[in-house]
Amino acid sequence: MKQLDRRDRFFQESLKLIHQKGFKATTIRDIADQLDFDVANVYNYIDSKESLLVKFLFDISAAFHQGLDHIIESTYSPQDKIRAIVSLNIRLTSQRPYEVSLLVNEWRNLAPRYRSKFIKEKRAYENKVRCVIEQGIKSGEFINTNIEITTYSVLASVRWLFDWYTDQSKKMNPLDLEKQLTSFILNGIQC
Amino acid sequence: MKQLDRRDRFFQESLKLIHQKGFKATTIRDIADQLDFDVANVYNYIDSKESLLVKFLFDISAAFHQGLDHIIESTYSPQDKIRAIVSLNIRLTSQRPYEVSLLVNEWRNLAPRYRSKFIKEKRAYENKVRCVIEQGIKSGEFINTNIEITTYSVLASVRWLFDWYTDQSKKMNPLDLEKQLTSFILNGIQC
DNA sequence: TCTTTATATCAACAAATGTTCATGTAATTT
DNA sequence: AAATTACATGAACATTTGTTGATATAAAGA
Repeated sequence: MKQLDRRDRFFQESLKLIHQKGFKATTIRDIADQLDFDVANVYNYIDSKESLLVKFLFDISAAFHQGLDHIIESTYSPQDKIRAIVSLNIRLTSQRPYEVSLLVNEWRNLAPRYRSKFIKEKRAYENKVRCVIEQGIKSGEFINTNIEITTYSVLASVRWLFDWYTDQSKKMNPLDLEKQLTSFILNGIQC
Repeated sequence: MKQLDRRDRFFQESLKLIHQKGFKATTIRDIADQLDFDVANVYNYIDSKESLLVKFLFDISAAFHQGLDHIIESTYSPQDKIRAIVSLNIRLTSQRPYEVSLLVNEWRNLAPRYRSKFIKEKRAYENKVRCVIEQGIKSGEFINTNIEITTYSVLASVRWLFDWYTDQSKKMNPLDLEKQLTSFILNGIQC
């Protein structure tokens, strides 16, 4: 029991450190210091520094894919799918803000092998969102504009959330947040 | 004359390398190799590795501030100011895509001294944009919602542009791009 | 032409960094 | 109680990395 606590704490603190300092700038010694134990002990929890990043990134990436797949397979209208995508992003980001932060900022630091794998997952995610938008255009719900720009815009509209949730000072009812973000994406800021 | 070519080439290639590999992952030896000269020669152009990042970041940051200040001091309506902000972002990002990439991705790698200075500039920029949105709400042009969320959303809507412009495969008429992005921010994707 | 400036090289250093080995102790499981 | 697993430590390693000093050549300006 206490072991699991130790283990959990190790990954939690490592994650927070990597979020704060960046993956490259976080050394094994930083992690050991933070947990107040010896450098070598770190390697009782992980095989290598990179495996830490790999674990965090592909875990959270899978969570996003899983959530998005449920939405896509649903019978929701494109409009409601967008709503659901916003909701998914808010939920995952509020629950696991530091991992989402790595997802946005640290994937560039993966070694080539994992990096290309990650980029494929990233592209796949973007393509799934693109499909939702295409559906909406075909059904006449969404404006008929350049799909790529629209996809980038929609994705960007939720990508900053980790900034909101890793900054303690900002709290807000998740449902209100969802309502406003969805409103922004669907209707913009103009009256 | 040839000296200036050399110098320009040094900064250009350094910038591209830092964009590609990230600042921490780019070593002085990487830069020297890329330019096909000795490691020590790098220090004929710069004082330290960090000064490279500092130069790039604060230069491009100043360009954004200068552009934004002109917009704010103008007599444009809030709506047209948003238009102009989109236009500014497209212009600067298309002209200096790699520097904008660093602006988004690499400022975290500044040493504390410069990092806090940079964050102040970043916050100042965000506040200026927030003011434009507040004006729009007061004048009744923009929806009366949570200003912070709206500001983040608007900023996010143009932040991905560097991704578009550092990927050669994507070309588009800047005026069309501006029109569509402005349309997204003002009216969203819904019909 | 002479002097200064820009560009280039070689060698070397001190510090930082990821990782391993051998070994020990505490906790869990059987 | 014994055996296995989890957690911990100290010392050491081979590389990598930013930086410097001494020095040489080519170009530009006086």
